[in-house]
Amino acid sequence: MTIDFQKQLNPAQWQAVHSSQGPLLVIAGAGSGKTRTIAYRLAYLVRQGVAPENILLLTFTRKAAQEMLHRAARLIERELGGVAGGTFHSFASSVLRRYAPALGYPDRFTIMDSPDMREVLGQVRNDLNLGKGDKAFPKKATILGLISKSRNKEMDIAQLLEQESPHLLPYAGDVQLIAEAYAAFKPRHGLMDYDDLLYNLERLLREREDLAEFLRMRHGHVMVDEFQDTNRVQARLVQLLAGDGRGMMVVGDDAQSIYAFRGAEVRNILAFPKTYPDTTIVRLEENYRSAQPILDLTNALLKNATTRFEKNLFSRRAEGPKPQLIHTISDQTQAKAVVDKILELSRECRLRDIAVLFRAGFQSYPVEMLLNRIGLRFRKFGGLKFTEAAHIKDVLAYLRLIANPADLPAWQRAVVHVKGLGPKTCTGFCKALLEGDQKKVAQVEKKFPDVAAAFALINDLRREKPAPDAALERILEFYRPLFQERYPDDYPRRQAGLDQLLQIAAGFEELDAFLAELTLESPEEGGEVDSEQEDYVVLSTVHSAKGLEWKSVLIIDLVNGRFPSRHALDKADDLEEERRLLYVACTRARDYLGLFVPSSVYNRFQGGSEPAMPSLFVSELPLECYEEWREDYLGTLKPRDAAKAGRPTSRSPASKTLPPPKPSGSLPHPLHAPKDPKTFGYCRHKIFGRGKIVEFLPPNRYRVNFTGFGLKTIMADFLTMED
DNA sequence: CACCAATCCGATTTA
DNA sequence: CGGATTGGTG
Repeated sequence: MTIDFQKQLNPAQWQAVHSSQGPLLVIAGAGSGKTRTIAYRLAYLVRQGVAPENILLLTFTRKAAQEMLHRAARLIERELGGVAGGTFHSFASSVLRRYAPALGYPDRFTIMDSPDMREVLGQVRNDLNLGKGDKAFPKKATILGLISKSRNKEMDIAQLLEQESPHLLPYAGDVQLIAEAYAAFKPRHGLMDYDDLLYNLERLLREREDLAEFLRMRHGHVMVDEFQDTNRVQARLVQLLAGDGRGMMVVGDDAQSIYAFRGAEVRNILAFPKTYPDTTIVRLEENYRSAQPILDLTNALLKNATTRFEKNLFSRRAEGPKPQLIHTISDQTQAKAVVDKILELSRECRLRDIAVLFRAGFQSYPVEMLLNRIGLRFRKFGGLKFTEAAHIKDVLAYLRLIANPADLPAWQRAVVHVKGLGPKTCTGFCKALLEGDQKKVAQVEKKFPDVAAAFALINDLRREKPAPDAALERILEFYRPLFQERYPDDYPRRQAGLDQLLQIAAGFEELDAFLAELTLESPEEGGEVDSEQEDYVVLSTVHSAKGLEWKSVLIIDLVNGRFPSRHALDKADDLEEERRLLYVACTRARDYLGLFVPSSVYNRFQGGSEPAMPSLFVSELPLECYEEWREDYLGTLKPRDAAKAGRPTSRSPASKTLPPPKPSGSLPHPLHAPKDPKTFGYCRHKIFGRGKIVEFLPPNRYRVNFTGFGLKTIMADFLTMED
């Protein structure tokens, strides 16, 4: 049997599968058969007599874990239900559920999603009376982002602001106060946010050595996928769970690190051999996915990275078509070109072999509209979440209150439809409940009979402890009249969502597990019903496309400000992450890669449309990497030279403002801080072009006035001197 | 004071 | 399409 395994794998993969002496680090390049290797290792371990219960498989999404387990099960013709698998967060949630009181929490806790977190943050900000009437005061989402990032990077708020958003420095004190109040609020109300799951698990494992030891015994084999995207606390958790590292395997690819924005540390993977000196390193570099021309392009993309990766993927696959670079006049005509391309490609394959990828959720709207118009089915990943739809949140709020009556955001949700009752009264009610102030509770109940009814139902259900689906049925009964009143025109459509929710609930025995699962791994709208037969084009953000692959991949909006995102334009590290993001996007393609560059994009200022420059990542690519097409003013695509001959390209704003061709790679002269302001001269920026330096901002930033872009503050290592 | 409706602005990426 | 903010009403 062992022989079979070896035969079906290449030597590196085989080593990754059977090596079991000590810590194992697998550097798995894009498309190098990583999923397959992990699946084989799972199968191999079980064949060697390891009990599935002894394996812990930590992945980035539940789907990834399931895929690996499914493949492994097929290999050895045996179910692997006993393997503990899932995301760090879901694993943490399942351990913490049993030990919440040890952490100073009520015996049950609720996991908040982003809207809940916003709600709570708004609450504490109001309590502190901060930010009222100050337009520049950071928004809730911004503050939450800062809190999370400061925790994940384990850095002061002030320090973080100094490094990343100096313009918010004046608010450092206020943000710090809010962060503290927010942190104190959560345990009081039995709430955890995503970060709490990780930090509380770490705290628990450190405080309860017996539990840590138990988990180490139980999970003798710890496997971690996408290790390059773990942050510091995750790395420490792995360390706590894996002990001396025997039986541990971590898998990742430094070139595919795309979660620095939430505190991921590539260092975790780079320094792994130092942390565990007896590490065996295996490199999977042979690519089984993409045709060579696609790899040529992705290799070129990485060649221009400032921190070089030792990556040179090679493919055994036969030659395929060159990637296409397609210039369109606007993002509107881009949508048309994309749909035309989908139709052309779909003559040869199923729709689900085709994916359209983009940087941010909203960028696919024009394509979605066109697809709807011509009646082509599609499915969008990484956009709005199923559980974030208003009606779903409504009913979930009641369920949450059964588990945790102190859940303030759930109360807010449950009573918004009660006339005359707003957030203030609700907060008061919740507080009264929490403090056991019966008088106040009765008072509110008397004034608002609807609240009394809801509360009675919740109390009944808490006493009766029905299964999740039964509880949901009761709640739906109660909710139905409100529901039909609230969504008079489209409640049939929303009903389908509620039915789907019931279906999911039926798969759970415990309410807490059901709720945790929904917040941690929200299902896709439409459900998984007969998804095998259904055919649809996939639309996805690049982040959500991680780990997946398609025969054909179309990437849209490859212009500066969109991809790379405008938020990354003046931060060197962020820009590098955008580059890796594009690398991830391109390496999803097996046979065909289409890169779409609109010459203008919609922008609500500037009266609709705004000229756009091709993404610097694309401009840097050697010409021989791709085949270039350009849309003419009649809307037809022509090979580039023909288009040029037909009409002068000067009409295209893109070609006019492009920075002059420059050898790719490192910047010629690093800019040094001039001692005398008078020596300020001109400089050049990769994206904004030439500009006049007007001010030096110690320690390492400049104010620069760029033609056409105005004043910008830029990091010094991002500029080159001009004579 | 607390709630509600209208309005305007503005859009990363995720567990 | 959402949210935050604002001004009007009970």
